[in-house]
Amino acid sequence: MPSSIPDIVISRLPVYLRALERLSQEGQEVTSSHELGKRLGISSAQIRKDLSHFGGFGKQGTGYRIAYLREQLRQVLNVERDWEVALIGAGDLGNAVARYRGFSNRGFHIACVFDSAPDKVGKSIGEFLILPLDNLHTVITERGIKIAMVAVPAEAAQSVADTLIAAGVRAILNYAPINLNVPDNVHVQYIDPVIHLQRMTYYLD
Amino acid sequence: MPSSIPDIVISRLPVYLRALERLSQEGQEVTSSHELGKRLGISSAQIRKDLSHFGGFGKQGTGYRIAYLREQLRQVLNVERDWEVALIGAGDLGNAVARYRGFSNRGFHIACVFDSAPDKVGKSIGEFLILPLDNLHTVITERGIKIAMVAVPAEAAQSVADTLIAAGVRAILNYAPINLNVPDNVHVQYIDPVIHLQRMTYYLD
DNA sequence: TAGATTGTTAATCGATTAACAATC
DNA sequence: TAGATTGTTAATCGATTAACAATC
Repeated sequence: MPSSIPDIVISRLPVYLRALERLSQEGQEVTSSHELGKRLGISSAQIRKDLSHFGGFGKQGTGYRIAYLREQLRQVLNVERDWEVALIGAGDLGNAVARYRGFSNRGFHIACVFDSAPDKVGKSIGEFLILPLDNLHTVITERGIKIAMVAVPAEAAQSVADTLIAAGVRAILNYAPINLNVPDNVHVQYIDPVIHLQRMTYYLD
Repeated sequence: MPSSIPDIVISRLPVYLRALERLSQEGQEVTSSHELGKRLGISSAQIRKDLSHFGGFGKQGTGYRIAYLREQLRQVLNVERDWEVALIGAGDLGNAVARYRGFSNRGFHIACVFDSAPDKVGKSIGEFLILPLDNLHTVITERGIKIAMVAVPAEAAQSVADTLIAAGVRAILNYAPINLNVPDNVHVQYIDPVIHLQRMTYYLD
């Protein structure tokens, strides 16, 4: 039986996990679907329903033990291990991503950085040596890297994605402002700040 | 009658707009719901349905004139004008956002940058002078700024959001890894790369 | 015990898809 | 004309919510 759990449920779990980590950090030990829902602007029923796809993590009358639920969600999401992530593009955007401090302790770390520009190759971003795109296939295959972040210009993104997929990458976080066409077994997520801004201006006068 | 158009429809329009701008850049003048859907991985029926909420933009038999549809979507999304955006936070993340070249020509530009750290205030990020948080209310009120991007640590984000809202901001793009509680008339969008990565690891082995 | 909260079922609500007449 | 594609209606599908028995 292939996972029959709706995509949209999976997409909410990381948000729950983040909230639990925050609560935990604030020193709280137990929470309820009601409290969590209030924090997240989601109904308590939806939270209980989502969680119930994976088992009964709570106790009637008392709610959820935060540490326990957090561990369970980490397992479900497959982020108990630490994933190596390749970063493609060492321009302004790639630089920012490479320097971002928020990956550690949440299941990810950057393993290598690539760029096509000969004048960038050999230089460093922080702790990372910039490698030439020609090495991409070899490095990614040898290290068995499955996740990549794409921070190249829109024009180059599809071709970079194709190369990544050929090298075995199965998950792409795309910062380039363009839609990628990928096979069914490859997952793509998009980050484009302008898209997010444009989703709000509709409601402004 | 208040807008009865579903949120989820609005959220797809910027993606359509981006695709149209790309097609236009590639020199194409006409497209169809079928072609657009194939590019975006969306059914043609959904695209036609979404667009039909706002009027008939196409022609039977021939499809949509790209330049025309693009203009119409810009009008619908309210991005024909250029919006001033305030940026709060001049750390690593704020720096990256301030230097991001992707805002121009898509309806937005950064108007001012704030930080609470006294040693940062008065310095510059690129073309922007960093202003003290104490000036936030005054500057935002006087300039009538309605949109802000928050790039401060998680601990500070809620309080910054409250201040922004008190100053009249109605749309917040939040880069801090935390959920914000805001009134109903304020819109929030979130960018947290780790959330996006965690949405994909579930599907990896 | 009384109060609280879960997990789950059934009902409701809303979104997507299929299909096709209209028409370019 | 014949072929293509829209805009829209109705059917399907799926997600959210309400409600409550179970139970801590």
